[in-house]
Amino acid sequence: MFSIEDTPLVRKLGAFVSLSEAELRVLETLHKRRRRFIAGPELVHQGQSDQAAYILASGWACSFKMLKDGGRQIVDFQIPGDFLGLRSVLLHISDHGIEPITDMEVTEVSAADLLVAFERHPRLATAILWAASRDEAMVVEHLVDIGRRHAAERMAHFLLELGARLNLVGMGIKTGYACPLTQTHLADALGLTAIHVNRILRQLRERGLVTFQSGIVTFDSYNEMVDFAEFNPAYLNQGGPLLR
Amino acid sequence: MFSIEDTPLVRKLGAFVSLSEAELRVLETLHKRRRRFIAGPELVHQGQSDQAAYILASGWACSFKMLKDGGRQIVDFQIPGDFLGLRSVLLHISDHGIEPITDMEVTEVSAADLLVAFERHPRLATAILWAASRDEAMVVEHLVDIGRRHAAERMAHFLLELGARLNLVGMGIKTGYACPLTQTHLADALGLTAIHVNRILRQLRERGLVTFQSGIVTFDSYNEMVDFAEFNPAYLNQGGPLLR
DNA sequence: CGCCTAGTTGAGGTAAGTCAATTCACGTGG
DNA sequence: CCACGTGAATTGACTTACCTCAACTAGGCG
Repeated sequence: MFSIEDTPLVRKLGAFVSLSEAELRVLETLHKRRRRFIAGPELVHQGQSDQAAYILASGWACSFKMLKDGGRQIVDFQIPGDFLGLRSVLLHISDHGIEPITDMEVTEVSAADLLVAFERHPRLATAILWAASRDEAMVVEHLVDIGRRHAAERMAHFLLELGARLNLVGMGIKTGYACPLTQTHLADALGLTAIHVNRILRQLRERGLVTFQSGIVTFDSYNEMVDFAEFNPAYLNQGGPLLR
Repeated sequence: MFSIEDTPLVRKLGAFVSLSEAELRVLETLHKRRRRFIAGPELVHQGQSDQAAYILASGWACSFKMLKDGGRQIVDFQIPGDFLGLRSVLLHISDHGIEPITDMEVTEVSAADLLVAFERHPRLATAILWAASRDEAMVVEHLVDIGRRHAAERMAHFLLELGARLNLVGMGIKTGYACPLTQTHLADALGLTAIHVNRILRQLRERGLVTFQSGIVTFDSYNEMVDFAEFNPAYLNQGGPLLR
């Protein structure tokens, strides 16, 4: 497969559909503005609907929901190549917030452009549908994590999934990866408290499974981890393009 | 909006996109076979990939994931008009099981036909993308439920969401609805044990919020329920078609 | 009648939460 | 250079929401 450009979006959609020259050119025009955000303050506020989605070019982000009592549930983390706020744009509701975890760079994709592109190039719609389905599969796996796994398995599964995703975009190796998340991020994602996250991480480290210290995740015993967490990455990567 | 037929699929997609005559005709041809399943034994086994998705015409089903230790996480429930196994078909993986909760009737939609329809009628792809996004929004809300709400709020939120969904397809009224789920179903969906579900239901009943007995859910105090569960149905229904 | 499944209730255990104190890393300004 | 402040990580003591085990009831159906 050859590509006239190698943007995160092209790489992502190319995994699902073999893109033609014409389709690649359309994708090129979709990348309107390039924007930067600094870590920390939230980018999109809950309830505020937005007319554009983003594709993450560099950095990490997370999308979350807040509750009245101050609790926060992180729905998922975005790494380079992932969509930000696609669902919000499609459904015209932004019912979640987005936080840049690190400084990050995004390219903006307007909702209107996307819909026009769909009309002219149906395969792009199919590709996006696939990408959205993969995202949903991750949320589903996340749901199983929180609903039916104990804290340690939950953490192990989460760290493995993140590693596998980073691998797919060339940001990790089998033995570990750099990870800018705080224990509070982990807690809000896994439905735990930061304190308990700390204890669980120590437990996993002492068991010789995985070490997460000073921003580095190291798999001390990858195979045992996979076994312990019942991790099956089938939902993350399908071999080649599903549509030729 | 007029329709040459009023199937669950047409009703569902019509909520997102105003369908043309030509598009309606294509949808008609998509409904291949009509099949029936009886309650109980599971329909699609975990790991077994299938070449067709279904649209539920009547009855209830649920999709779930099993864990090695025998635990089960129900991901969502399907009521008439909902897709069954769409994600599996798109991603060519069936990583979850499906259980008919009641006897049910479905219409089959083959993966190949769907992809062809997308090529010829891009708006259909857009419509399905929207429907899939709505499903994802429900899973996200489910995630928040399990991750950050206590058992009672979780249950209240779940019963309200289900009520709102049934309302949309004309199967419930504001004061309650018929519900064939067992306490075990509720437990597996909400990440609890059946025993605890029982206690929580009693608690909600004694607080005068909601009564779930012998297959009937009755909202004893709808507004207080909504407040108690922080229920906001914005993600379920968007006013009219998003694409004209 | 007897069996089976779903629901109900009690007693006691445990995973995870809460509250509180301490340490550590890192910037920033005096 | 050092004092200081701030946010993250760490650890301990105690509480609690939910689980486990176990017994019992109620309804449906051959």
